[in-house]
Amino acid sequence: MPRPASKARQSTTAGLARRRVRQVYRALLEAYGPQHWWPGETPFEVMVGAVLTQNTAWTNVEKAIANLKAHDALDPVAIVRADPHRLAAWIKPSGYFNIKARRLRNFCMWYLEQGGQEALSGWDTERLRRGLLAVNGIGPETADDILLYAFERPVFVIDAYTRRIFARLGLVSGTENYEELRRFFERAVGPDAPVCNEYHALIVHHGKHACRTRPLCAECCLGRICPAGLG
DNA sequence: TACCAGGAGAAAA
DNA sequence: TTTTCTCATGGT
Repeated sequence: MPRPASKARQSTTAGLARRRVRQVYRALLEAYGPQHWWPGETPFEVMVGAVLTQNTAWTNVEKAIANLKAHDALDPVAIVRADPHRLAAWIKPSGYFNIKARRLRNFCMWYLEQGGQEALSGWDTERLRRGLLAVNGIGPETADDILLYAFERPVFVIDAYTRRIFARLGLVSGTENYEELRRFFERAVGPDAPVCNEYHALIVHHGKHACRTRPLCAECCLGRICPAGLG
């Protein structure tokens, strides 16, 4: 029977993994430069984009947001008051339009009930996260997108790219639940909102480009960091 | 034509 | 509790 790893060894391994996470950040930043996320003009636009981008390419979300703007509907009151079928038609390019129309309306109802941006900005991060997660249609990733990019809170967003890239690098197993991964990354980068912002944007950029064209880490900017995590 | 994308929730097992 | 299914458009 294999001997369980000692606490000291586990701690060393975890510490090494966290150092690797910081190295990956520096490598991605060096390779791609600042990404200037989130591509939204106002915090509310960021929140709408966070819902619409669920399992959807951002180019499709841009079209949906442009439609909302064209109908003066990029506003919580306008969204709540809009006819559900019209709202769904406006956001149609983003896919899942019936479900997303409902989710957007649920979110806007909550947003207005709590007093809007000014009131919510006064909430602490955990209270905000719990509130967001209580809205039907806002899951952990969407909540953290909103916390980070609309409220500038130091939270690390875990998405499919993060799981895929860091599992490939051998720094996570890929089977951890959302909260476990979030805590791991937040411990690695520290409570630093600008770094969390940039890091997530860089991961998405890397996932979209390098990982698709070069499936082996050895062939991209991360190969020299985690040579053990190839392919 | 088939696959994937900046998920989440409901239903089934 | 965990796994599977459903929602849907647009680009490659």
